[in-house]
Amino acid sequence: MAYWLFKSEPNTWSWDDQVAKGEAGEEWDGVRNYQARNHMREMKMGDKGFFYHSMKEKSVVGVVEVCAEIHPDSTTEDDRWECVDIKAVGPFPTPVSLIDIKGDPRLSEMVLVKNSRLSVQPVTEEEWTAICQMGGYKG
DNA sequence: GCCAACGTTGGC
DNA sequence: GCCAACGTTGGC
Repeated sequence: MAYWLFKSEPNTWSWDDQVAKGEAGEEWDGVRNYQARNHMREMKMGDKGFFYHSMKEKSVVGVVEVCAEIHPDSTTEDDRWECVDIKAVGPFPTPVSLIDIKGDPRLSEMVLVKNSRLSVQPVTEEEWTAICQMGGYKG
């Protein structure tokens, strides 16, 4: 199983919005970046991801799961853009902030640190374990 | 609110 | 196919 990170600006689409969709999940639409789209093409049912709030919060706030693999993005006619569906799995007891991540040597190579603008990112198993631990999240 | 970094677009 | 110009993102 692979691990990912989904970044969202909470005024646009927040963790609470995601939770409200429940088991049905929701399209991760609106991605207009090839790198991010290519990561979504790699995703398989059941892959896990972090849900990250950018801008004011800058924290990992919860865990999501891929519940539909790559398909056309319903928000555009342009067939270059595709997306997956994700559903909320559970919140982090303690959100893990970007400052915490930057302060941990285990996470110094994270894409979030190296390329903060990429909206869908791969996460290594080591990074996954470290951040879950920091957030008090027991998968 | 500013601005650096990045990706995309379009003229040549 | 190159690269300058532009728009957007997101940390600070």
